[in-house]
Amino acid sequence: MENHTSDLIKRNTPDIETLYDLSELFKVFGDTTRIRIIAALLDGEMCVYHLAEYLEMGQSAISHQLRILRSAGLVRPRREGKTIFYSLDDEHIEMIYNMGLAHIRHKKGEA
Amino acid sequence: MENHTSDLIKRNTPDIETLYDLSELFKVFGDTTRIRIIAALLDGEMCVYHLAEYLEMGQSAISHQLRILRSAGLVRPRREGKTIFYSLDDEHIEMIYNMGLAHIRHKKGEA
DNA sequence: CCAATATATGAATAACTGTTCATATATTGA
DNA sequence: TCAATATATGAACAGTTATTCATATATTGG
Repeated sequence: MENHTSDLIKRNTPDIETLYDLSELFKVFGDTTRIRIIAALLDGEMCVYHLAEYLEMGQSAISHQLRILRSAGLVRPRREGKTIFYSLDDEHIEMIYNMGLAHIRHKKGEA
Repeated sequence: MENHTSDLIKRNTPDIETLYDLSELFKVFGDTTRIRIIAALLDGEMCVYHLAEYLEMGQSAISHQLRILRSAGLVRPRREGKTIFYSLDDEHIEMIYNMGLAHIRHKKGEA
């Protein structure tokens, strides 16, 4: 037992730090509330109050999750008077989301 | 405050149960050990012992994480004598992985 | 400036998660 | 069948996380 892999093709595996960042990114997607927020924002920007209403959750819970999404750079706030509208930060997010969705639909299809 | 979103385009948002499944999927990607296992398996199948050695972690910890990956359908075992080789289950996994990687590299690039 | 509204934040708590340790199961060779 | 090897599993523990509650901050209209 000397080789870890077939030694034919060697991909350059990201360093451990990058993989850590990657897991941190997916962690943000890995929560029901946050993924529901992301799904809601795919339709366009929404304010905190309406997100809370739409998801039938407390305003505080939504704010806390928005902060996590904001820190991760997935979501961006826009202030308009007292109201703050949140929107998705870039198109990558939708692609990751759709990729995940495709996977579970694929799995469900073959089950 | 009556409308949650601009009412121009309406995407059909997945039901809450699907979004739950989606978050569960991303949760599996959202752990350093598991993403490192996935990254390792992108190069081809590997046995538990070598994964543990490669990641410099205990065999038990790897086995536990492999069980989670297996339950999620991301990884598939193949027995060969005493040894069990694991490999990625399908190509979707690599796509999700690459999408995430592209995102953090994009973010790092603009930072 | 004051009251009302919208959002953010800190502390507390309950639930969950990942690792370790010990042990069980499974396979092979002798 | 027995010892050795490879992997899996259960319990326990420490660390993390999401929600709730109370309260703070920020903005606007009067």
